Amino acid sequence: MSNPQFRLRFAPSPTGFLHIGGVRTALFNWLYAKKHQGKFLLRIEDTDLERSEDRYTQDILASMKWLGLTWDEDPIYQSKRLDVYRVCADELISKGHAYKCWCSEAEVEKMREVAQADGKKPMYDRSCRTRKTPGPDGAPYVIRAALPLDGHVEFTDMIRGLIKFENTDLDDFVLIRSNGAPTYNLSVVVDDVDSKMTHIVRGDDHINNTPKQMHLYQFFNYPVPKFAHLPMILGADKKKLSKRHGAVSANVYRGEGYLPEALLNFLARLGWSHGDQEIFSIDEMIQYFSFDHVQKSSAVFNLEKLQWLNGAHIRAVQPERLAKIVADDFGTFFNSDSLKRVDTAIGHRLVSFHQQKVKQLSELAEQMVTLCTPGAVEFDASLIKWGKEPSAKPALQTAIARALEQLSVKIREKASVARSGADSTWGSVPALTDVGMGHNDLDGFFRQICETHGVKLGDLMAPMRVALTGRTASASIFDLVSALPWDVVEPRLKKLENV
RNA sequence: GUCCCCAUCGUCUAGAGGCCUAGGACAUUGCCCUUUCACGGCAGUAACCGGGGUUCGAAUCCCCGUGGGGACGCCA
Repeated sequence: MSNPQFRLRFAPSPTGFLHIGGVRTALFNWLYAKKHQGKFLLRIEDTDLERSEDRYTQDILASMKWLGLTWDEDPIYQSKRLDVYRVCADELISKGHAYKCWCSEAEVEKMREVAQADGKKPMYDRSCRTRKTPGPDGAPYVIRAALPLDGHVEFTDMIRGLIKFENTDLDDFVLIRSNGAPTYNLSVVVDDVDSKMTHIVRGDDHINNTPKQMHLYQFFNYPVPKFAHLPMILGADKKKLSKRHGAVSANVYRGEGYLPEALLNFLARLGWSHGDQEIFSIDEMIQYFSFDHVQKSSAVFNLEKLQWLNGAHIRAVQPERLAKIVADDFGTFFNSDSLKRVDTAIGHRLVSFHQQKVKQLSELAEQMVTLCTPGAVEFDASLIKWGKEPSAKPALQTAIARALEQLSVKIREKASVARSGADSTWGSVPALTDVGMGHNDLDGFFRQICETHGVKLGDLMAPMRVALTGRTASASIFDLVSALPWDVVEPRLKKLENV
């Protein structure tokens, strides 16, 4: 059973990709609805036929799904309800709350200039409101709201408290355009009334629309919903977030390897707080969310904090899930053979080693590519540093050769042992871990090797890392050497003997 | 121009009159851990926009400045 006292919605217009600011608006609506066992609806505001595009609608739906911001009833498309708005406008006319206006756009523009020159807000002068005779047959007209000429409207914003407007500062705004289409202020109210909204949570750029819409609610005899106006999200230059600031569409963050819960956590903390807590699960956000702790002032989007948070969330996720995300979202990084190896028992182990250190899943995917790709790894020989002294190289090479020999023996001795979690994608050769050599065993083994050959462990590991992973930073060498099948490890390390 | 909103470290924030010598987090600096990079641990630098009130007492309440943002469309 849902609570009918809490019905909220997210109402984007499909004139661009779903961006970060929209996601946060959606999130706060969603959290509040969930917290109170209410409903969260999605409404596509596509009344502007010129600028609305279906690909943007698809992007919004896909992004919302990826983020897990699920909606409860079928999405409402305003473009399918054009006749409803028209009927509502006619109803307002019959009740005396609206009127037809035949003034041209040029005339209205003049009126605005006159008003502004007079030290007032640019407004329509209401000349058609008192007009006795209708305009000429077939002449284009708009329908305007007939707002009160004195008094004031006020509402208590759930975030900002009392906000008050003088009716004399309000324009008789257009409800229906000359082409018959409704304007935003009409369609939102009609839809919010029809879908029985109780709370309106939106960006604070809508504060100025609120008094107009309140009059409309009253004209329709609908109890005015409660409002919460969220502060804006700013770029590093403290200007409204836009394309100039880099990635703003939610989908881009998926492509860069951010976890949906990390993005949501970050966005929630951008303007909302719960004491000193920084890391929240989705359930915790729902449990703790309240408008009492939403900030009034705008917030600067801080990518570094998002990255830190993403790393923290990555560390908390089951490797199996990360492997699936890597395979699904970063499949193009891999060839067909390597891709199959990602979501396997060995793949999961490799993921678990790396998830402790990466901040983005794209980094994880890159590491996985070299580890999962059968055969030799290409590396730049200049990356290899054979210790500090040039003379150390032969000793290190010898040490590695001896180590490989001894480990090969271990593998051969137990060649009959089936590799645990055997999966054909990795072949049938066991890994050291399958023959009882885990991280700690290899640690001891290599320390012994170093002692025997008079070399340093660090000097020994560095070349091995490059040969095995193609890079100078990776997970623990002991982990990788023990988890990867020996036919992957041995040839890669053997190359060091001839470098 | 008119209306509306906002104001604590570089950034996100805690703070509901005394618990504030203003706390936490990211970033940054130093140290420790260590097979690299990370992770983790410890320590450091760093803020109440200004001026008036109210009060025994103000980051917290009020007023005025100043600064930022938003809105003023037949866009949403």
